[in-house]
Amino acid sequence: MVEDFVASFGHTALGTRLKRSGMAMQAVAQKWLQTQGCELPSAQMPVLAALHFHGPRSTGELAQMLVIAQPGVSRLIDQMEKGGWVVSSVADADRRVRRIALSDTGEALATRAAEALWPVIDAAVTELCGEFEGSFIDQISALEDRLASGALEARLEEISKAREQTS
Amino acid sequence: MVEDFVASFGHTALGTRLKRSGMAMQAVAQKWLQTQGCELPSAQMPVLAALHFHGPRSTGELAQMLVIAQPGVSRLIDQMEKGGWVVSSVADADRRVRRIALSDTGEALATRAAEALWPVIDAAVTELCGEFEGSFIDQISALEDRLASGALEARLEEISKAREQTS
DNA sequence: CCGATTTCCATAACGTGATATATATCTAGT
DNA sequence: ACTAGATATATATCACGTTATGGAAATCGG
Repeated sequence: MVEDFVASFGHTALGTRLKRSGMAMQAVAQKWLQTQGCELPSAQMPVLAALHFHGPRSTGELAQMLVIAQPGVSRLIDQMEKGGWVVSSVADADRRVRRIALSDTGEALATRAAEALWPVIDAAVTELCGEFEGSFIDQISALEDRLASGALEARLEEISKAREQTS
Repeated sequence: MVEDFVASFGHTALGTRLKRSGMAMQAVAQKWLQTQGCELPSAQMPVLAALHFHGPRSTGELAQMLVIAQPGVSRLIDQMEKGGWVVSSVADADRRVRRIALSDTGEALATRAAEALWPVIDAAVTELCGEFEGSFIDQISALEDRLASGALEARLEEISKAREQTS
């Protein structure tokens, strides 16, 4: 029996593999955070960190910073507000915008995480990747840049056209 | 304004970044496939490929091959059967197992994809990653292995313990 | 041979990403 | 000042992964 067909499928399924590995890492990190008494759902962690390091932000700004779609941020903020981690208010200048800030509870958790939790995750993941040739992080960054610039679409188009002509 | 806070967060958010990049790649691939007249949802593509290259399989075998949970396979097969891409039947030897095979339509699509679509994606993604130092695919494979073996949990535990003692 | 256990699959509930559309508000042009 | 368009957010719905749970079928032990 083939143990992992997707992995045997060359570069074609690389997207699936990246997604899968990313989810696995998140799951492990979240489980460990729970053992450390951190009950925040993993999806809300980036919001906590962003607000901690950069101060209050609007929904749209958070969406841009976290590179997730705006409705997702909207839902996250609702959940976090119910959980008591953030408080939101209508902005003075523009009543369409919602200004989101950490609550005292949220700030306390973020401070603790920044001191004692995130550094541990960072160190563990660094070790996990550290022995690879080159810098794995740099490669991911490069991949992100290329994807964002539409390089994959362009290559698909090129290669597709080239093959049509030879056939 | 910070453009991508997650990417600035070092290794802590690597899982999020991998997941995000993987999803982006899948989205690009799927969009291109659609322009080529391939309407199969991207999630169903690995099933199609697995059945094409390895022949009929059971639900459980597919889950193992594709490294997704069994209920996910169950739902995928239902969708693909409704779409006419696969046919399923009760196995002769064991009436609990469901034997899933490609339909004629499914086999035709798979054959065409194997000849004209997947190779293009493979080439495009290879080019996208080709210039990196080392082999990106090998690094992903190594990461997958380490994750599967519980290496991340172990490192978190270690580092966490070490930090407790020094504090 | 019968009852307990194991195996395979389906269903349900949930988490978290996406898109599409509606609503509220602001801004600019006449 | 009024209206048209742009912008910020909320809501609804879908896609696709997970875990938990239960039923049907096979297998194992006395």
